[in-house]
This record gives sequence, C-alpha cells and structure tokens, in this order.
Amino acid sequence: MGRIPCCEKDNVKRGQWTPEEDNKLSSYIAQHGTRNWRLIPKNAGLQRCGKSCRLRWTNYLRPDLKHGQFSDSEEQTIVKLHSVFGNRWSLIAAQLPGRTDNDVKNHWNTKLKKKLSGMGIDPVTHKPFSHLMAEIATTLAPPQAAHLAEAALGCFKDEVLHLLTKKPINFQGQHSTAALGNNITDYINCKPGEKDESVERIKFDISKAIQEEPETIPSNKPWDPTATSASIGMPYSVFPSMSAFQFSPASFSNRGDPSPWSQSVCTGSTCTAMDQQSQLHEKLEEENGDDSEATKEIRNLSNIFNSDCVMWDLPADELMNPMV
DNA sequence: AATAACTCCAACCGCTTCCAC
DNA sequence: TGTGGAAGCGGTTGGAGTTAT
Repeated sequence: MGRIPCCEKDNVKRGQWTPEEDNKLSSYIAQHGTRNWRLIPKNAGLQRCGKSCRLRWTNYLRPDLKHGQFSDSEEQTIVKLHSVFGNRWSLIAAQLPGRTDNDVKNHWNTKLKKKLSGMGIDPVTHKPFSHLMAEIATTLAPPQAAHLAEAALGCFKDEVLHLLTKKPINFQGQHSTAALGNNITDYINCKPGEKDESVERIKFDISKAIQEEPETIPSNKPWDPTATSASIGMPYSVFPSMSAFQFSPASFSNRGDPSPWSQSVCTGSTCTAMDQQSQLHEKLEEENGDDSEATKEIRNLSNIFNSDCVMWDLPADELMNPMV
C-alpha cells in the first residue's frame, strides 16, 4: 500500500549537508542542470535522496538566492500578500526575488507573526483582536455568541498573552472608546497576581456587549462612520511606511478574487461591510441631504477603501509575477 | 560556570498537483 | 481517460546557537 519511496531510505544520508556535499551537488548541477532529481544524487556521487538534493538546491545552493535579513519592504510585502493569500508561501515568495517559500514561511512563523500579535493584530485574519471579539459580540445572537466569544478568547489566548505580557503596546486611543481596549490596558498595567481577574473582566465585557443593543457597542470597524481613526486604534507604527495598512473588505468585493482564502475571509459581516456602508450612505443622504457633513465623511471613507493605498490593493504591475 | 529556556532555520514528511504515457 | 512517477507545496521537527536565570 502507499507510494513507492523516492529512494532507498536505508542507504541515504540524512541531516545537515557538509560543504563537500554542497560542492558535489553544485558542480553537478552547473554541468548537467536539474532534470530528473532521482538520478542527480546517484550521478553526483551523493548518498542523498533526490528530494533532499532538490530541497538543498532550491532552498540554499541556488546562486540567485538572497541570504541574510529580510528588509522592511520585504516584510511589508509578505504581510500584504499574506493578508490576501494566507499561507500560500510559494505564491508569496514568487514576489520576493531571491527568497524561497521556506525562507518566507520561516520568517513569518518566527518573526512576523509575533510582530503582528505584538501590534494587537490577529496574524490569521489581519484584524485587531479587539475588533474580532467585538465583532463576535455584535454579529451573533446570544446564547451562542457567549460560547463563541469564550471559545475565541481561548483560541487567541497565546496571542493575547504574548501581546499583554511581553510587549508594551500603544493602543492608540482604543482605551477611549472600547471597553475591551480598556480592560486590555488594565491587564498590561496590573500586577501578575491580578491577571486572572483581568481576563475575567475581558470575558465579562464580552458577555455584557452581547447583551447590549448592537448600536451601543463600539464597532471598531474602519468602515463604520461612527468610528474615528483614533477609535479604530490600529497601532501600525512597527511598519513606519504602512500608515495606510488597513484591512479592507473593499478589495475582495472589487477584485472578485475567487481564491479559497478570500472566500474564507470574505464571509460573515466583514464581507457585507461595503453593502452596509452604501446603505448607510443612502440613508444619510435621505435624512441629511447630499451635502451634509455626515454624507461627505462617508464618501471620504468610501474613497479610502477604493484607493490604492489600501493594504492589499497591490497594483498588478507592482507584482513580480502577476497572479491570475 | 552550569543549565534551562528560548529562538531560528535547515531539513524532513506526507499530501497534492502536474504531466507523460 | 486512467495511471504512475516526479515535482511542488505547506506543516512540522530537530538541533545548533543564543539568552536568561
């Protein structure tokens, strides 16, 4: 049963490559190219599996590879593309000359994920944790919402604890509007023995929010006209040039991206945000007339979402390998 | 100085996709 | 159209190096 192994496992060496092995592989490939990986180790005089040779070549020996630290702009590109494609490392790496999917994946797992968590952003959805929790509270009806909110708190436990205990975070005004932000600030400032109590308070606020009328809950949604830029509280200062680094459902609706990732992200309340926004726009026009301040503000928000500064609105010509 | 804890990344594993026949 | 082998891909692991206690 199962597949035939690509090589005799007993006769192949595993583990770290020696410089001598690297030389053998590099010089063989320089002469003969990379056709048929199964024959390469045999012909190059290596006791390695063909798969292992391929990996060593593509991830380390290839002359066009860039070794060393990722630059700020490379990190920005990874974050932007990850917000669109998720863990499609090869797709992301294709936009970074000299970087492999393994490089990108490792860098994401060891650095960028923590960086985003430290900024209060969920690295999976690219949304602020507080926004996710508030969204659970505002979009679901009790009693399911209570259980889901509890579960969500459990899911994000590690990220939240990392966020709260290791990194000093500037919630940029979140404290002034969001109850959850308030309690998170309390959590940061409280003594170690009081942390459990703070977690309980966060949970309590979630359940309280669930029981309140939706209108009374701070939405933390950037497309919500009642939420000012300060109340949205996106502390993106880690990437200085990413002031426009905002999550926006507009890109999904504008591009009609059929990828499973977009589809999975573009569900529930986030995907209907533009609909909600346009409905609100119409309603305000009816109530206040076309030139009222409120109507203008909504229009400005619409422009922001439709402009190129939105985080994952990468113009096609900016991509190394435009994706289809 | 010893060692425990943590970080990072190269390499491996197994599943999926591609392609020649 | 179906099949089998090769290549591609993403998740996971192991271990070397570094930092904290």
